[in-house]
Amino acid sequence: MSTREIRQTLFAQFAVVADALAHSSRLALLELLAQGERDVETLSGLLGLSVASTSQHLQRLKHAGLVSVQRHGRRRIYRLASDEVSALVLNIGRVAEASLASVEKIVNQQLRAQDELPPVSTDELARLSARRAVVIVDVRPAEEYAAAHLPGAVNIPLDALRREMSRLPQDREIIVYCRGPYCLLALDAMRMLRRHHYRVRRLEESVSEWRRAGLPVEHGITTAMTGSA
Amino acid sequence: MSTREIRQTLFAQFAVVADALAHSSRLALLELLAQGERDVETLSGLLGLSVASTSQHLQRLKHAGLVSVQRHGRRRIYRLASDEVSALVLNIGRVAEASLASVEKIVNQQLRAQDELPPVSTDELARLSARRAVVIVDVRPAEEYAAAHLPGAVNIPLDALRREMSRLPQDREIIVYCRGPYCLLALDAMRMLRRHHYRVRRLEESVSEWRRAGLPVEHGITTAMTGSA
DNA sequence: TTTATATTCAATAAGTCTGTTGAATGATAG
DNA sequence: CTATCATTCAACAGACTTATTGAATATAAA
Repeated sequence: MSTREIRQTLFAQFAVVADALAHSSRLALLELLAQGERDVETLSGLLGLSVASTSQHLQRLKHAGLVSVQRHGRRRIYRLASDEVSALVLNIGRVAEASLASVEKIVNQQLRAQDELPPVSTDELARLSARRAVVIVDVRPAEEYAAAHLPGAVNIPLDALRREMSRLPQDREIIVYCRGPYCLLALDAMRMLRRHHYRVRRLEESVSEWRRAGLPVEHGITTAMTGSA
Repeated sequence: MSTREIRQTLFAQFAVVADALAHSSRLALLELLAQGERDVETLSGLLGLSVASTSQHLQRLKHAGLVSVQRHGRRRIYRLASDEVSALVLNIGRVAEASLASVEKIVNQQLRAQDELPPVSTDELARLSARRAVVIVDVRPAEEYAAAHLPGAVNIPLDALRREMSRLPQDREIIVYCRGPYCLLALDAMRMLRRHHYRVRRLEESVSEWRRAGLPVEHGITTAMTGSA
């Protein structure tokens, strides 16, 4: 096999992966699955796609080795094949943001315009947190929270927020965060809390950036509401 | 704009990037461009594609913001828009290798079977290099070598190898390396040197892995042949 | 000028991808 | 053992992609 043939074959396989990523619905599915495993119907509901279409996209993702399925009664539960996959989606996002002016525009105008208040940086949060001036809320699903979260953050997944909102104090500022710049959970949480007259801002970065900044993270489950647990 | 609409718009833009990556020839073009800027004809020759086809693929990549062009006489010189782009291609490769059994097979059978001798690990190379037992040859283009290279490595880009081969001693083992697991330059170099009766092995990893292992790297230009310059 | 050359453009035919149907599986519940 | 429900499958039309032509641009050399 010549170098050229090897290259061909190898890149043809890489293209299988890239092909699987090359559709907005499939990227959205991967982003949802990064938040936790889900069955077909739930996914189709969340994205507003037909069940058949959702199923077909999921099968394409599976064929490319990006997700795996497990039967559970008459449901099939899809999940990401590995964490590398969601890192890859983020990587594409970063390149798109750097390369396509249109993405930056959306990110700035839409994501950022939602905040009348500017998002909080890791630095600023570190200071606020040290003074116990704020309550930090991690709106990701429980498994992700358990894997790693900001010190003192309480976990209230978006699904549970309406129900558990009353646990949050009205007299301190709330800082919400989720998975990073393209994770829209924090935005939804912010909207919901503001409607109930909480003072809320959102952390701009994610746990991985927090960690990359050399700041400590916690593991496991915390239930206390007081701050640096 | 609702969260769902933002998601849609954002992921549609991400899909533009993924779409551009979703073809083996375009991935191969990016890999070549990662080695240095090139004009259309050269690229078409290296990949064995028609000029028209190459041009169209390059325009697609440009449209997705992954490469940029610059006119130079009647040629157009294409180059990667940023280093992020080649990181993204590597990222896809890593996911493909993890997710698709067929890729691992190719990597093992083809890339690795070329070596009758197993490739050298960073650890082993560090030992060999300390004893000045080997000559290390970096076969990447000069700019990449200048940016960072292994201590004591000489730079002989693949293009120049046939011409400059005589600078290499016949009585010491040669270790070649290039950009990482999917870089085929080192393989070509190894074949060529073996045809001329050199003892050659190839480093399994790349400069970035070397650095990640906590080992030192050198910058700038080295011309000496003796080892730890 | 005219000629050569590198690249792009435009048109085409063959192939691939998508979303939508409605029917087929296959597991559970009654 | 029948009904129900979640999912997949199969088939189709409409839209994109791709490689291949040969013609069109636009720069440089003669």
